[in-house]
Amino acid sequence: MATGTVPPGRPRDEKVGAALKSAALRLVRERGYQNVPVAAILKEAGVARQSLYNRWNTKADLVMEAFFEDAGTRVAPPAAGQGRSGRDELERFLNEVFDHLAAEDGTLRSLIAAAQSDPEFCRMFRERFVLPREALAVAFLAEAQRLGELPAGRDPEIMAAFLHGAFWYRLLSGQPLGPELARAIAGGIFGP
Amino acid sequence: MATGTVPPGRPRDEKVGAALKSAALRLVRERGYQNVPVAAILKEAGVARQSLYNRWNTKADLVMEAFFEDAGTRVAPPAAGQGRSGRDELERFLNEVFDHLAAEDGTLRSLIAAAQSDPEFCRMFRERFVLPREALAVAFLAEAQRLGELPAGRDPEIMAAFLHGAFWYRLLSGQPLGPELARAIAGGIFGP
DNA sequence: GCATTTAGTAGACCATAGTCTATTTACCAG
DNA sequence: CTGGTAAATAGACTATGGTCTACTAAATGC
Repeated sequence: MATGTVPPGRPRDEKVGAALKSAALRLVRERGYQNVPVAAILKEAGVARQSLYNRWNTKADLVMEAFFEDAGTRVAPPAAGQGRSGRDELERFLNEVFDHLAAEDGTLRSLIAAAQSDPEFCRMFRERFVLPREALAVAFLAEAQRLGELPAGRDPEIMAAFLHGAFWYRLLSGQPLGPELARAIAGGIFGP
Repeated sequence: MATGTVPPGRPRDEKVGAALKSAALRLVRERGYQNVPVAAILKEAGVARQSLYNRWNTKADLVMEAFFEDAGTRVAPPAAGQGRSGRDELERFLNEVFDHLAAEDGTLRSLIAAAQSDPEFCRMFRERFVLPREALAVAFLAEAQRLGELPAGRDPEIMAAFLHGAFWYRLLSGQPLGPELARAIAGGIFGP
């Protein structure tokens, strides 16, 4: 199997990549994506420039990996039929997501921006961030439909796009994400 | 009135700004936002660097103004109660918008990206692009509601956010905008 | 030990957005 | 005509993302 094969040459030092990710994450959280030059990450990680570009193509690539690796599962996904109504469950979920995004303060916006000028980055962003979250939402909506909380005629896929789109739209056009929006979205999906 | 007062000093040459906007628009359409250095715009316009930064703060500012000034009214806004059903009218409108965006090939994406790192630009983008379009959609949905095509309980504001959000979301996560999406969105808003 | 291969380091280098300085030009008030 | 003010031009300068080159270090196979 592939695990037995060892590539020739000096092996990568795992600590180098780890130091880069951790430095990037810390600095970006402290100062914001735009205010962290690559040089600062390198200095903080104590690593040479080339070591970054051996592993990632751009600063945005590095930050995305650091960000998503860390983000792991900070927010409990919505689950239908757990005592709460689907509507309330969706509202809870959105409020948690909004809190999380507020704490990241612009990191996600920066990454979405970076994705607009780099197709490969955009693809990765979609695979690692967009699609998993969309799948969760679709599953939740389909389950709510099965439980009769949502009219059967609705298309869960497009409802999921409405859901995510509505808050991306607010986020990217510089509007605050707050409880009112969570309530409005939940109401718009499940009916008032 | 204020029109009588003339500011001191040499007056701005209207041709300079016009040349910049027209050069920016043409080059960005030809080559894409990322592939047009500021120097190229300056050379094409036959104008000095400072003349650009006298008028706009960034390249994105200039391109946005050129873009929106030109975009004017390329797409007929949706109008309820004109023979077509609200659903069909919305689908038509979305298809026109998507065609227009396809022709611009990434300009809007670039501008949204630029807005993420510049609050002032973001504000202007919101005022000059987002809000007018949102207002049109809200008016259309409210009218459809008045005509009984849309249940009275729905909130036109959040429906408009769903509508725009859904295609921003697709656009920014690198998915194609096509007739299927227009149909799905129209179906999601008006019911299948 | 020696050759080969790839990782890591150091630092020069390039392209580009945006700032700053010096000089000239166009308009107004007196 | 002169002085003041701001626009236009030319071009140096800075900051930064990303590339390239030269050298050193750590692994493998002989």
